[in-house]
Amino acid sequence: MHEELTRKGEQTQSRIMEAAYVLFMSQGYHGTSMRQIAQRAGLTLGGVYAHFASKEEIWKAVLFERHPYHTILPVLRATEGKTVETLLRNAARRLVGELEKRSDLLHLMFIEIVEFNGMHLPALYEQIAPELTPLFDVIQAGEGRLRAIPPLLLVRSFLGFFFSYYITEAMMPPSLRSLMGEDALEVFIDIYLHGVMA
Amino acid sequence: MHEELTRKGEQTQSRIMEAAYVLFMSQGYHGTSMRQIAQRAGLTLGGVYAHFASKEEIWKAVLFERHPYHTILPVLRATEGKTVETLLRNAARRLVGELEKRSDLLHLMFIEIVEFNGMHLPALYEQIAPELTPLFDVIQAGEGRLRAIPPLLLVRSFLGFFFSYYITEAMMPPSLRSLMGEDALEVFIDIYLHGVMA
DNA sequence: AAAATAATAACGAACGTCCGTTTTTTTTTA
DNA sequence: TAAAAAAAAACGGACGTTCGTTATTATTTT
Repeated sequence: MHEELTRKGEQTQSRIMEAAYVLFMSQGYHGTSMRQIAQRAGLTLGGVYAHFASKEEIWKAVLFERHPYHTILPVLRATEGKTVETLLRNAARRLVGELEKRSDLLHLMFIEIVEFNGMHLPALYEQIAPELTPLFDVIQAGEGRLRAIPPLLLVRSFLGFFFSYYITEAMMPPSLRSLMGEDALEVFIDIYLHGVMA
Repeated sequence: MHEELTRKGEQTQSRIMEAAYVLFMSQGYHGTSMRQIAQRAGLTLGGVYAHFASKEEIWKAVLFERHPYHTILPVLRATEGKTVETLLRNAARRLVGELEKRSDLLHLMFIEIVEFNGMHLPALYEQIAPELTPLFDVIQAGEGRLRAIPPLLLVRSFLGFFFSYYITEAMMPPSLRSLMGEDALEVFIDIYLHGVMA
C-alpha cells in the first residue's frame, strides 16, 4: 500500500530525460548539445554525466520510454465496439484524441530514422512485439466482415493510415491546410474503411 | 558562386550537391560536416565555399532540386487509364516503380521536418503549387465514380497513402517485415481504393 | 545516539577534436 | 595574362567527454 521512495537520483534522471525530450523534439539529436540539456535540467554538464554515460544513452532512454507505442497500444487495446467498423472507427477517433495532446510523438520516430537510420528500432520492436499480437484479436473481435488481409499487414496499414494523416498535415503549409476543410480526419477514416471509390 | 558559371563550375557544383545528398540521406544534416561533403566531392573545404555560401545553402539547393515532387508530379501527370480506378492503380504502381529507384526520397522531407522544423517548406510549396492543381483534373478524368471528396483532400490522401506504405516499411525492422508477405503494396493499394471493410 | 564510513550527487574546469567559415596562396582555364 | 577554380592554412568557437573534487545522504560501527 505504500509507494517506494523515489530517490533523488531518479528524480534528477527523469528531469534530464524531460529536458532532453523537449530539446530533441525541437532541434533534433545532433542539433541539441549536452550543455543545453544540462542547463534545461538545472544541472551542470558534469552532473548529467553522473546519470547517463553518454548522449546516445539519453536518446535511447527517451526513445524507449516515450515512443508512440506506449500511447498507441493501450488505446487500441481498450477500444470497444460491436462491429468491426465501429471498432476501427472508435479506435481511430480515440487515437486522435490521445495523439492530439502529444502531437509530436511521431517526431520521435522521425528523429530515430533520420539521425540514427533506425538503428535502435529492432531493440524497440523486440520489446513491444509481445504487445502487438493481442491487437489482432481486438480488431477481429467485432461483428462484420473484414477483407482477407494478413493480420500483421492489417495492423501495419492501420498505423500507416494514422501516419499518413499526421505526416501530410505536418508537410502541408498552413496556407494549403486551410483549403482542406475542417473534418479532414473523418474523410481519412472513411477512406481507410471504404476506400476512395464510390 | 556569385560569378558567372562556366561549364566546369557547374559540374563541380552538381558534384557537391550529389555528395551532400548522399551524406545528408545517411547521416542527416547536422550529422554531416562540410569536410565530408568536400572530400566526397573530391574537393577541399575552401573549394566548396567557392560554390556555396554556406552549409544551409547546400541543403536548400538539394531540397529544392531533389524533393519528391519532382519525381511524383510528372509520374502522376503522365498516368493513363480509362476508369478512375485503373487510373489510380496505375498511378500508384508507376509511382512505386519510380520511388523504388530512389526509395530514400521521402527521407528529404523527414530531414527537413526533423532538423529544420519545416522552415523551408512554405517556399517549396509556393514553387510547386501551380503544378498541383492540374492533378485534380487527371484524377477525375477517368470514367467511374469517386467518393465526394474535396479535390485537395483527395490529393493529400493519395500522397498520404504512399507515405504510409514507405514509412511503415522504414519503421518495421527486417524481422517483422518478412512476416508480412511479398505483395504488401498491392494490399495497400486495395485498401486505399476499397477500404479494409469487405 | 554519536561517530565513522561509505555511497551518491553535483560541481567546475579542462581535454582534444571537430565544427562552419574566412583568408591567403597556388593552379588551371580561357 | 587576367579571371575563375581549387588548394592550403588558419580562425574562433562549440562539441562530447573526462577529470579531480566537494557537498550531501545513507549506512555501518561504536
